[in-house]
Amino acid sequence: MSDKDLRIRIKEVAVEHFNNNGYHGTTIRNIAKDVNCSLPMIYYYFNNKKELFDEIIKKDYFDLLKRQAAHLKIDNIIDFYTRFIYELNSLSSYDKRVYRLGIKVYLSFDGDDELMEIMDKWEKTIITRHYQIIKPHLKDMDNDIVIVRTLIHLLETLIVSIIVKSRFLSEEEIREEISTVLRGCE
Amino acid sequence: MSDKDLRIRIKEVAVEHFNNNGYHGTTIRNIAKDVNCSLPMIYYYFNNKKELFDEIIKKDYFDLLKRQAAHLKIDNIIDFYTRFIYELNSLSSYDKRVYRLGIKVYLSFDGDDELMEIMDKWEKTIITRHYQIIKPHLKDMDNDIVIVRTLIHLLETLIVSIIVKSRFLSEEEIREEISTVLRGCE
DNA sequence: TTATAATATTAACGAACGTTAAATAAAGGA
DNA sequence: TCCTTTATTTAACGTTCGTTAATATTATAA
Repeated sequence: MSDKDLRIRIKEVAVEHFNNNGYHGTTIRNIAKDVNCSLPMIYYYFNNKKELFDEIIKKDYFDLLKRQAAHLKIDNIIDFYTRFIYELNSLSSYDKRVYRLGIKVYLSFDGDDELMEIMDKWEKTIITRHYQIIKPHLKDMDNDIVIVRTLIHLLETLIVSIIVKSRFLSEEEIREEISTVLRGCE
Repeated sequence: MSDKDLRIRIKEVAVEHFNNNGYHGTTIRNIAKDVNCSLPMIYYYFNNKKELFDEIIKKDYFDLLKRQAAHLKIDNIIDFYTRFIYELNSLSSYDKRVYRLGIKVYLSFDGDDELMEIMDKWEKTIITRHYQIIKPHLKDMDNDIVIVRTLIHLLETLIVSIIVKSRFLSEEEIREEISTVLRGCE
């Protein structure tokens, strides 16, 4: 019917609906209407509503996180985190929606227990990974653990600002806030 | 039927269901079942599902925010914010659920446009109020605006940790992180 | 060209939803 | 006591939901 693969278009519309109306507020009929296909076509490509939701989180969301974490090189630590956050601004609108939906599940505002458990596991790897990134760049302070924890907390809010609240953050204001926490470090 | 006012018990159960399952995932029947009353009793005390949801946000949530903001005295600025966050730990479970639901609406993960607009207005008063609290305690630094913004961002994440993720944060770790951002200030 | 597989649609199923009408029970003042 | 108000229930309404059966169309390969 269209040039774009129907399966992909279904997911694009689905992630928008799940974001705007939540899992229970999203109906297969409304997705089909916006995709401009008949209702059973959703069931042709996805077994049921839940598997459609799960594929977006389990596949697309975690793929996005891995992609995002992989492609950055570390030289200056402030530059590193500034770019890490700043580049969220220029994610595709599909990726932003997937990210937003993932955060929603992460905060257990949507999804089920199984998905939340997966999120918890990932969160733990994030913390240790960031710790290994930051630690060598800190002068041996006695409170380095606190600085790392504070930075991670700041990063979380910046991510929420861009992804969840759809705000644009300039490279400068990101750098300023990260520098405030890392003040005194290399 | 019970010693506690039925209307209050309905709201207690409702806020739990709205939190766990979202607005659309919550059903009047399930609320009635957990309250142990018949279904139409919900409609005896509340006009409809939406007004039940709205009362929790418009009344209980904003009452909670005002209560929380009003009762603290400012002496030392780090003490002030440490207590401000730490006392979230000891909110009643009902207040915590109301707070969580409010954050859900604030992040536009639930609720409707009208409620989000109310949230946006409140957010703006929060920022200027915090600015006035902090500013006199800052030595005249050229980057005081950045520090205030960074602190507010940190506070947001701490609130989310306690209220949304249901984590307990000790007074010490709260103070450490706030001090990290306010490092160098009185 | 024709058989087979992939893609799509129409129509309908039972279940669950929000909501309400009508009737009953309990409470409180006259 | 009786009457009026408040509190509560049973039963049902119309609608929408997720899902599927049955059928049609289109593409593909022999």
